[in-house]
Amino acid sequence: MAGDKLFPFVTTDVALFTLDGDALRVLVVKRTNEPERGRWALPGGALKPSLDEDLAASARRVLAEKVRFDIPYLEQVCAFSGRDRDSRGWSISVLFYALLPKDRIDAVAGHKTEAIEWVDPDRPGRELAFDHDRQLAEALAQLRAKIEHDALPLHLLPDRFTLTELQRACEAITGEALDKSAFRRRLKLREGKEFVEVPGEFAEGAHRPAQYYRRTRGFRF
Amino acid sequence: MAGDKLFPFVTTDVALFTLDGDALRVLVVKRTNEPERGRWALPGGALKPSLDEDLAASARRVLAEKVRFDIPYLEQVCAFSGRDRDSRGWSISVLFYALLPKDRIDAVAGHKTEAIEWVDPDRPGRELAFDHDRQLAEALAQLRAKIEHDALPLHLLPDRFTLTELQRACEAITGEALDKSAFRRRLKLREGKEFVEVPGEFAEGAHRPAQYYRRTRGFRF
DNA sequence: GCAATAGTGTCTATTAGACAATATGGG
DNA sequence: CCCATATTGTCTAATAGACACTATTGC
Repeated sequence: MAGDKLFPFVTTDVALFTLDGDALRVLVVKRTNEPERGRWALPGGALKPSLDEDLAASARRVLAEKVRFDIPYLEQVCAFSGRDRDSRGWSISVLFYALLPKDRIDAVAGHKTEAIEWVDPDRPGRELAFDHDRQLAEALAQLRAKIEHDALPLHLLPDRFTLTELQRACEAITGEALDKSAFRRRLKLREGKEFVEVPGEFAEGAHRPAQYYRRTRGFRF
Repeated sequence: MAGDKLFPFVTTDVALFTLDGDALRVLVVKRTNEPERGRWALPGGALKPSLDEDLAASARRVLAEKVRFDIPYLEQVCAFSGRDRDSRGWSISVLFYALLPKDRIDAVAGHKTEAIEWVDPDRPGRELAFDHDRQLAEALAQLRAKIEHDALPLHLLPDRFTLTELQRACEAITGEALDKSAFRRRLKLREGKEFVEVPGEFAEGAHRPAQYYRRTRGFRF
């Protein structure tokens, strides 16, 4: 058995966030294997040292089983550990969060044998397996902390987006309404560095067309 | 051998910070065991699932071998991992940082067979073993990021301290000079919550005595 | 014109930085 | 009194929030 005496059992789990319309959502999957079979959990899986370059690669590999899209953004949150969090014995789970552009939400699907669901990260609506409720809370807290200070949720948006879409994305993450004018004022400072106008391209719609923007190459949070 | 196929080799490392006078310092130890014997490194050691409740407990146990003082503050930074970072094979190191009050700096000593040193975390002055240069940089970055927004370095100070000492500690961490007036103005908002005046107690000295303060019970960063 | 959304301008209360002024000890 | 440090006050420029205003489309 795995987590007996000398070595702990190591897994990676991923909180994959996206936007469903204007609402922030996180992916949960129904477990098809023991332990905790049939319960909902964050996607995750055992580290395979023979396959994985490092923990981040392990998380990407696990995620690739669910998502047909090369996840652009993956960030480590922290490690959870202990004797009791997994019935298989002393274990470590290294948690990551990842961001999926809203127009790629369909790239996520379960296998025939497993169910997936996008849920409100503040109220998953079900008790998650293992310590995944805590994990989710921690991932969400870090995502929010990050956006406060140095980040923009550009990775949740399509390749072309309007400033209003960007504002909605920020509001979805923080859960608070933002003032349009103040928001745009702040954006002016970052414009050119992390994203730029796409000259002459505008969103179609029933009302005044909105200027399109795009991420710049080499953009980082 | 350890990190072969199925299970990685797991260690914890600790960046232990303190103040030497007004300067921020971090503990490095000379390794007495293979691999990398004789090189300087952050203190660390192998996880022992039979002894350790979780990773934080493991870090505390490792640290207790060097420090005769119950470390009040220990925080996880992140995990480092991969096939090549440790010659023993596929490994994970979970990094923590800890804060030692400046008046307890003498509680740290090596065994007869090992040397210790307090070094400037910005310029350790020697190349550290494994990936500990990167680890140290990351720990320092997180310490600085934390102090920016929600933290005060109260854990680096003795039980009683003056506001000037607190300011010096903040400056030591950020590396930047702070304005006295603005600093105290900000402190007024936190006073009572995280620390309080000790009425009638003043620092002795050649000049005007300074009011002593102390941490409040149950204070958290 | 009207509704709806995009985008800009303005006013004000708050804040942060710079720096001056005052207070209090030891010699 | 002088010096060094503690502590407080003041001035000002920058900022953030609230909200009003203008612009542009489809109908």
